[in-house]
Amino acid sequence: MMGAPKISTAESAVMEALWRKSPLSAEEIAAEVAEPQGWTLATVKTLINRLLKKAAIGATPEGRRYLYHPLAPRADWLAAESKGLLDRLFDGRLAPMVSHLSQAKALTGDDIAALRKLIAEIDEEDAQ
Amino acid sequence: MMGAPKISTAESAVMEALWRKSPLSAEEIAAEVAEPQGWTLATVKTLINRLLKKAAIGATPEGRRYLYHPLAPRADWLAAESKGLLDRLFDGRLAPMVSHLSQAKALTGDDIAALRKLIAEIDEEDAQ
DNA sequence: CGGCGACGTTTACCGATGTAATCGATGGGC
DNA sequence: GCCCATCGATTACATCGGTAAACGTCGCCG
Repeated sequence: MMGAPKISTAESAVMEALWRKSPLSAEEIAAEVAEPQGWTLATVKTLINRLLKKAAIGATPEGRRYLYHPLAPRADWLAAESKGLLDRLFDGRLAPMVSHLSQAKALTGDDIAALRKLIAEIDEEDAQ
Repeated sequence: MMGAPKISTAESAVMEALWRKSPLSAEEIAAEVAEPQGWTLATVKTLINRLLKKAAIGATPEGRRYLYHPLAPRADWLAAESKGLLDRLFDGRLAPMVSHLSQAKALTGDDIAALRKLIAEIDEEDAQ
C-alpha cells in the first residue's frame, strides 16, 4: 500500500552504490560509500538497516551474510524527488523552474544547447 | 561567513507568506499560513523565532510588537533549492533532469510547449 | 573444541524539525 | 493604579536523520 517512506540523503548514498552495482554485501557497500563520505562501517550498517525497514532494499542470504539489492529502480526515485521539488516550488511544472534558472543566470550555454537538442528529440518522438 | 542555515519546509510556509506581503505581524503571518497548514498561533511564533535565529527574516518594532520581513529574496531561495536538487541528482545540470522527466513521461504537452517557447526567448536575448 | 572474528541487530546520542504550551513583561481599559 | 489581554521569549517533547558503539551469534582457525 504505502509506496515510499522517503529515502534520506545519507541513505541515498547507499542506494546509489546499489544502483551502480548489485547485489553487494555490507562490506562492499561500505567500500563504495565510506570513503567519499568518511563513514565507518558501523554507520553504513545502520543505513542499510534503515533502508531494509523502509523496504527500499532487499537482502538475500549468501553464506553467512546478506547480499543487498535495490527494490525500486533509480529512475523512480529520481522522478519522485524531481516531482517533489517541482510541486513544492514551481506549482508542479517544469517550465517555471527553467525560466527561473534562466533569469538567475544559472544556465550555461551548454545547458541551453542541450535543452534545445532535447526538445527537438522529444518533438521528433511525438511526431512518430 | 555562513550564508544560509537552510530553511525547513515548515519554515518556508512562513517565508512564502512574507514574500507575498511584508512586513507582517506574527498575528498576520499566522492568518496567512495557519489555516492551510492547520497550525496554531504558538506554532507560527516558534517558526518565526527560528527564522529570526537563522537570520532569514528581520523584525522592526512597531508599537508593542514586531513586524517581520524577509532578509533574502525569494528568487535566491528558489535558486538555491533548485541548484541543490540538480547538484544532488543530476550532476548539477538541467538537461539531464529534463531528459529524465521526459523519459518518465512526466512532461505534458504544455510543459514541452512552454519549454520550447522559453528556449526561443532565451536564444533571442542571447542574440542581442 | 574453544575462542576470535565477522555479521547482522540493538541501542545510543545529538542536532534539526514539527508542533505546541507556558512564562514574563507591558501597555490599555476600567 | 491595577488587572488582563497580548506580545515575544523560553521551554517542552516527540520524531527523524546522521553518526556510531555495543551486543549477540555462529562459523572457522588453531
